[in-house]
Amino acid sequence: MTPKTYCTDEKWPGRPDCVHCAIRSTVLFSVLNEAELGEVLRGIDNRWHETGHELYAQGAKGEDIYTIRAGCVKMVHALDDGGRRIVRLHYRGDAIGLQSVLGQPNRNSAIVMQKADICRIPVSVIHALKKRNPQIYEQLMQRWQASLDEAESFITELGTGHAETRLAHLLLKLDAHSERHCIPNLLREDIAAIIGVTTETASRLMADFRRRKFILEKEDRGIHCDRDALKSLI
Amino acid sequence: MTPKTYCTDEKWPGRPDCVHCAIRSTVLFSVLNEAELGEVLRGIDNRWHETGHELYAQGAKGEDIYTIRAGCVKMVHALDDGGRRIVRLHYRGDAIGLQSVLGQPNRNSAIVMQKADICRIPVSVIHALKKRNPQIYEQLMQRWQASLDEAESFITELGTGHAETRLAHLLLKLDAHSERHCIPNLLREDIAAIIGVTTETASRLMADFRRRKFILEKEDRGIHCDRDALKSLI
DNA sequence: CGCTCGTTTGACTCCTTTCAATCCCAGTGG
DNA sequence: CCACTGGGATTGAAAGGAGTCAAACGAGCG
Repeated sequence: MTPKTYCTDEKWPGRPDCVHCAIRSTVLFSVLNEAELGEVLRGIDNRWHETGHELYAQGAKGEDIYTIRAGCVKMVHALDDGGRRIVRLHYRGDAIGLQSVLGQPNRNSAIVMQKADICRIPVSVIHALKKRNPQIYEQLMQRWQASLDEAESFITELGTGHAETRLAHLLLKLDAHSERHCIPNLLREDIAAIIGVTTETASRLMADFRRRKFILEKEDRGIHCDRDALKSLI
Repeated sequence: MTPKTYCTDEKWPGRPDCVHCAIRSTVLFSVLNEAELGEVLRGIDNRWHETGHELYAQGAKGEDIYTIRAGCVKMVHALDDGGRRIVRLHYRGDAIGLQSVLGQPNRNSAIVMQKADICRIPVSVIHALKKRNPQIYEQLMQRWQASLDEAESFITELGTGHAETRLAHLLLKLDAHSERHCIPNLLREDIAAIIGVTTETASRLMADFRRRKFILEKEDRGIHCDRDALKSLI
């Protein structure tokens, strides 16, 4: 096995995606000595995860936070009646699992929705860093606020109005976070859990959007949106 | 005018309600000297506000955060189409306006829903404190997570299922946060903006709940809930 | 090829909205 | 003291959107 390189190392292959990382700037300006720095970075794990992979489960207590370098993660909340709602989506640059920093159990399960490149950072690393580098708090607060904004947009944009309008909002949101304006072809069940309708309604709407040419399904299972058409529905 | 007393002062009349304050424990263990402490506390303002009072407006940049000592505050989001949704409710012990700490504009308007006792704390005080007392960050993160939990419960409990179920959830939530199990008699328009239905539907449901004796309206404009009956609807 | 799993579609039901009218109560002014 | 008035609450009737239940369809896979 080749010697492991870390995100602060120039030679690390994934370096360019570190730009949005919650702890990177902190680590860069670290006052830690070399031994401490190595100890911190050793705990960090970076890898790709396939669609469907569960990063953590609702109800459990997490020991890590996660930074998303690419891809998309859904926050799924299981309901008492057996149903489920997706309460947030997270994309490149977001940090999830922050409740673990406070020692609180996970309110939702975090599941990869689109193949994702993710850094796992032990909470102990955060605690170690914050003693010497209080600026990590600023990063954490930014991420907390971003999660709050996303959750609120799920209420105002994806939880309000007719089903058709909500779906248009969802597609535009995904498009805005996508690269090359190619969004993943979601499961109808996920769409339903996001905009709060039944799977059948989600399917009907998507089929309808396709017929009206608001969306174009590509060979590679991606979707291209007619943004202007979708905006006209809102 | 009698000399102003502060929340750290034993003689301050509102002292008992400080227990949940975001900055109180921080100030108590302050490493600030007396002059600095006085400077910090001078900026803090505490007073009662009537129902309908707007603490801050959507779109504006705030200079303060607010700690709720009693009462209830609604976070109102105005929609493009002229409608409005209430995305969160905040009660005793909550801190709101945290986005101002990050210099971000308000995503919502904060409006008093039930006569409330509120401390206004300038962001400059937070910035001054955090240099010397990093433990204030822990308090802020706790409050951010609490806001996130509340927003998510609006999606999962108040934004999912039939209107009747949602209203039951809302009443139970208000009841849990109320003292002596007496909740305020909300405007039908507010109920509608919370559970995402029309004002008429909210009115119909409330009238129906009253007839079925799930709620009892008291002389003093308060409401008493039959919690078991409401729980059976969920 | 037969299976499974997800998608699509149909028919019917039911809940919620829409548009309107009426009611109720508190505050106002004659 | 009582009619007047305005804002919120209530109620009705009709229309429409989403849910429910069920069946057919299609792609991927052992």
